[in-house]
Amino acid sequence: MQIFLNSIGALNDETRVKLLKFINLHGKCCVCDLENSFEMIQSRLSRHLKILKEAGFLRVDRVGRWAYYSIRTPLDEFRQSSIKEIMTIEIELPQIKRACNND
Amino acid sequence: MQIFLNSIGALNDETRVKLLKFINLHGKCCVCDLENSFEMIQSRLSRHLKILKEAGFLRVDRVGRWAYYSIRTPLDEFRQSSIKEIMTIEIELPQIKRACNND
DNA sequence: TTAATATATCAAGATATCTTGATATATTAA
DNA sequence: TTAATATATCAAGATATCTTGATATATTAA
Repeated sequence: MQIFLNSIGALNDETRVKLLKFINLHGKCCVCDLENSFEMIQSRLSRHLKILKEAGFLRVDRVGRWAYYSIRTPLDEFRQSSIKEIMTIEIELPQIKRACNND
Repeated sequence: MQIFLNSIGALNDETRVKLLKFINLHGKCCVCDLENSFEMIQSRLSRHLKILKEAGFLRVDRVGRWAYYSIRTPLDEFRQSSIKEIMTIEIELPQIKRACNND
């Protein structure tokens, strides 16, 4: 039950839904890419990414001082269908701005 | 987006997840059935049922002074998969106590 | 070493959601 | 009509979640 509520809770926020869709669309992003694309303060971003990670939607790969977030695979059926649903919703996403000259 | 968040928000509560599973398991229930089964104060129940209804998971049929809540059909794919997921979760549900001598 | 950069964490105020108890409304039985 | 019953709604306090700004930590470049 707590695992389910944790996943649901992670989806229960507009910012996180946008982040999930954005990362699913563009693939691996580092925090500063997201910071620039969304024009969002870094502590806020970090918090939401952590929530999505701990809910099992995202993974992090650390390379040097960068943290790259991407969709975790494999995803169980429910998380998959959640992301599928999110991809079909009309959401205004920002243009991607790869900020760190690093990829 | 708001529709999605509304659905997600409705699922983001232990009481409502239990109610959904219970109603899906036992079919149509009136509020006093749920009140007795869950030993839950009526205003609280009423509130949660309303939230589930407005999020598209439940329907109400009024008969006399009773309100019968049941799973809405047809459900779109995401709501279906949510309920399917809920049915697989381990949740302690109360025994059903049909309270109103009415069915 | 020291400084700069990327990211994480924490405290505090703002906002949303939950629970309870009181009350309103609608329906039916007397 | 009046009373009883089933349900809905509302106000107020309790709790959870969000945002921001400040600070901590880790890594790399100088």
